[in-house]
Amino acid sequence: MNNKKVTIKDVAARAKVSRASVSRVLNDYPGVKPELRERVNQAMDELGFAPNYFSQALAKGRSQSVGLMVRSLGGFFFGSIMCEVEEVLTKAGYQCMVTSGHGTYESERAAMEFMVSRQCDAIIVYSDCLSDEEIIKINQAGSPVVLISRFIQELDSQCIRFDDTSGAYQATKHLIANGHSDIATITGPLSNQDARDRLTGYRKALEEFAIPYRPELVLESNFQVPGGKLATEKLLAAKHHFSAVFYGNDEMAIGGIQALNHAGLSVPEDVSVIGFEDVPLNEFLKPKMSSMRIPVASIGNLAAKRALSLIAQEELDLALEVDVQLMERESVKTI
Amino acid sequence: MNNKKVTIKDVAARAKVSRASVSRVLNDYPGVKPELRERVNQAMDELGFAPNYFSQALAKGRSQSVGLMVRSLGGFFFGSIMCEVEEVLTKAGYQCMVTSGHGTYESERAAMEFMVSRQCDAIIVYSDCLSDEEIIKINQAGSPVVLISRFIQELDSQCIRFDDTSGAYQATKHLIANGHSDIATITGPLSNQDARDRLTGYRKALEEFAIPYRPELVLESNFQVPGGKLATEKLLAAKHHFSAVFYGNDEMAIGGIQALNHAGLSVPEDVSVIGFEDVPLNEFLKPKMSSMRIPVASIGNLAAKRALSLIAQEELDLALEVDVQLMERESVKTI
DNA sequence: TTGTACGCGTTATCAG
DNA sequence: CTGATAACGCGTACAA
Repeated sequence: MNNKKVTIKDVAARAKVSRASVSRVLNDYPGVKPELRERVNQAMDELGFAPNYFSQALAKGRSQSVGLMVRSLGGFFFGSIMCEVEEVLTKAGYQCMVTSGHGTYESERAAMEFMVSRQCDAIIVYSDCLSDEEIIKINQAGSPVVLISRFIQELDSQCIRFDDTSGAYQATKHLIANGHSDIATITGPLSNQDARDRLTGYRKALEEFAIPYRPELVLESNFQVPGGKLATEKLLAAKHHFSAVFYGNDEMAIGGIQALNHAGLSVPEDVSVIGFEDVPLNEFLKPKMSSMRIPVASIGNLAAKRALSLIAQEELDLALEVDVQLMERESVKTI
Repeated sequence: MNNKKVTIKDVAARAKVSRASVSRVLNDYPGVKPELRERVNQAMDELGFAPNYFSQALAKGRSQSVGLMVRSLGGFFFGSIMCEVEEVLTKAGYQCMVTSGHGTYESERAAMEFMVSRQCDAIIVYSDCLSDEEIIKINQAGSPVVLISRFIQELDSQCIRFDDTSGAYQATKHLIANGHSDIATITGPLSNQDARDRLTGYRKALEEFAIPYRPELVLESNFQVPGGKLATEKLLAAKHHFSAVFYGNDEMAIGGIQALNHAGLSVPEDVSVIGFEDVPLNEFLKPKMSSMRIPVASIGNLAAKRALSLIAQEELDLALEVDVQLMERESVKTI
């Protein structure tokens, strides 16, 4: 194949100007004679010229791209965030490079190194494992970082927050308000910050209403449907009484409901269930599942906007905290 | 911040060798004296040197990364593919750069240009809108392309295929085998190839069993839950009789079931439903939904492996076609 | 307004 | 086995 990459030099020759001039029209510099500009443009078209990205990046030290690290490339939560981030970024002329941290330290570290090495003009991060220091260091090293669902004092204005703890607290309180006191909870992997926070919120609510915390009613799972099912089966097998369960996310709740049904228990008649995150599907389940809504789209939107403002080095006057909200539906019964 | 990026030059000075030698140990070239190698490595460590990615890419014309274009960053189908592709790629020392084609021509074109400009060593593509010619051209221009769910004769060995048409045919046939003949279908956007193929399969089955094709029983929707609901409501409003509906994917089927229920119809007693793709959730719905399973993980796996083999320029002796499989559950009733 | 010449950080070629 | 030095393709002070 005729793989003679056409370069700025070829264009210059064709248009009978210097390479510098070509570069100028390429980056539309102010003072260039229209006539010359026209000639160069024409030459570009005729030769089918496209600037070499690496050369550009190397020469000016910016990549016109922002990185996005999520925990997983699959699933509703991160899927929604990716969609939103990608949309506003592309609209702004930036490209979005997505990587997965897999929730492990090595992976997160590698992903960050990757994005830094590509000189992402900014990096949006959902990190479970990286230390504050590491993140701060990266931020200072030239790639401004936007944190999702994590707060670091020094990076105050670069953190998009929503309160897992408070959300879990509200969820549990909702259960309590409906007369429940034997409340179980299935958490995500406690190595994840969000899972821990949600557990904390659960405990806080219990505490506030003077309900003793019973470790036998809390099981750790993995934020996924089959995991939720398994954990619920274990819970059932243990034969401790409970009238409600708060699931660390909706996926697990869905699995849990199935396990409950299998055991001949129906929701919400026999046991009440509340989830977390509020996947769109909740509306379509039977019974419709109550959950805490995390405004994922807003989060993605804010994160991307903040990244952009960081690049432009302008202040952004936006509230960086979003609220989680109780969505009452049919899976919680008053007793 | 002390942003003096340390370069190969600094390392060379520190180790008292030439830049060329540093480069050699960096790319572990065969003939380098261990003693010198050691000295350079030490200098690198002391200086905290990390090679500049753009320089490397510029100099050697390869980027050590492969691109992946999907239709959407969200949703189960593409989420699973992304996960799988990313996993095998990272394991092989490649980085994966994900972009979204949004199912529109402009977007797909831009995404491809992006990946080409980054000199992806290979590109994995799920494309709805690009023409065969465009794809072939990109493939020849130096970035080998792997197609997912699309067949182009000239790129025969680079197409990971599964048969949408045959899958839809099987699904419809399954309905027919269960005694149904008034079968509606809700399709995805017919601008998408897969949606069209699934419709074709539906028609083929009808034809085979001499059931007349009734346009009033086919509605176009958008592959999403609310869309499926809406379309089903329209179908209901039209008052044509049907005893079963084949949904172009599970998401729409889930929305559809809700609409059915709202209208006082229960599944499968009053109307049978079958979906497509087989999201893991199907197991957990009530009733458990029958569907055609597309082995998404295998697809991602194959695509990535093929991309790798293309880069290495070695033949890959793998079957590039995967089967979709009927998962019979509870949403189809024999009448 | 336009051209010259050098720098960006690496790799590749070719002597030595 | 190692060291100069020329690419790689583009941006940009500086000069004209």
